[in-house]
Amino acid sequence: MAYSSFLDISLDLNTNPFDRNFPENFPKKEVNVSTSADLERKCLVKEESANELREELNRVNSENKKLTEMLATVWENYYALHHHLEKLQSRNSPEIDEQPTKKRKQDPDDFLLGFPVGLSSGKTDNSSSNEDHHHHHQHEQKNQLLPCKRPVTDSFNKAKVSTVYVPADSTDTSLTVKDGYQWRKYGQKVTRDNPSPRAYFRCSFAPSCPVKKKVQRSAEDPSLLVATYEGTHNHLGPNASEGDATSQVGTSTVTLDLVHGGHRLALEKNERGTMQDVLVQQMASSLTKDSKFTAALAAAISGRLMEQART
DNA sequence: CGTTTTTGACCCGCGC
DNA sequence: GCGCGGGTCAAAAACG
Repeated sequence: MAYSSFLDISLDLNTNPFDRNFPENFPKKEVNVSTSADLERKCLVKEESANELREELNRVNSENKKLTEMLATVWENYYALHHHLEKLQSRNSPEIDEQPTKKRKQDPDDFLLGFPVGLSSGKTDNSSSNEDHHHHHQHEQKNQLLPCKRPVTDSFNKAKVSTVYVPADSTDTSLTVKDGYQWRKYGQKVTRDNPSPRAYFRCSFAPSCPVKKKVQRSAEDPSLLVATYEGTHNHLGPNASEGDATSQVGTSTVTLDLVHGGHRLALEKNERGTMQDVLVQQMASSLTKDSKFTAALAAAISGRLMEQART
């Protein structure tokens, strides 16, 4: 998908355009002293253009502020929704009976950092593992029972297993789910109630990283891949060159690539912090998936650009 | 030549 | 105890 990029706009949401890069925004022209009238005219022109630039800067500044507010609102909504979802999940979880069954030996090092729930949110179009078909539920339940003893019904820690649904070309037989991490396949099995095989992956950082994942095409909807993650990465995610639904810790760059009608817009925001960071990433990727939002944003920005080009 | 994938064998828990 | 099924191992093959 090599879209040519006609436009590349970086929107700095940490709005303060006056403190950096500012001098470069003004055209620094070498002014040769000539006649005083000439000089006066040049000064006037310069002042005019400076005023124009200042106006534009103010416009961009207020636009940045608006976008920031918008982002904050979206964040709030997202957070509320996320919170609600967690509540619902924790309310449902006691129904999943907690048998102390353990099929196989446990992972030697049991990292209980809690898997970012939202891994699902970024990658999928319908990512709610709750409202799922019966068949799946049974299947997953069986799978999810194996690694966790599930001592209490809390929703945030010890949630080692998460499921991700990824839309995939039904002709594509490679059971790969791009999530930014690197995996090594260690097995493949044909399972009973699903015509397509299940692939088993370990994080390439194994054995130091205990994370495993299983990928299998959904039995009901062959256009969906079901990825089941077990455990938590104990290392930084790789720079997510092939996916952006990772849970990276620390400084990160969230890149929203909005491809719309040949216009490619990049929105970058640097942020520090872990939970915030993850949330921002999740939000970014969900927004990216939202065609309405991307279309609206692209239209708004390109409209603004056209308007500015005209003036 | 080192790394990854493939694939049949093996292991283990579970139900009968 | 036995068979079934899911998960893992590991030798061989494939790959870069």
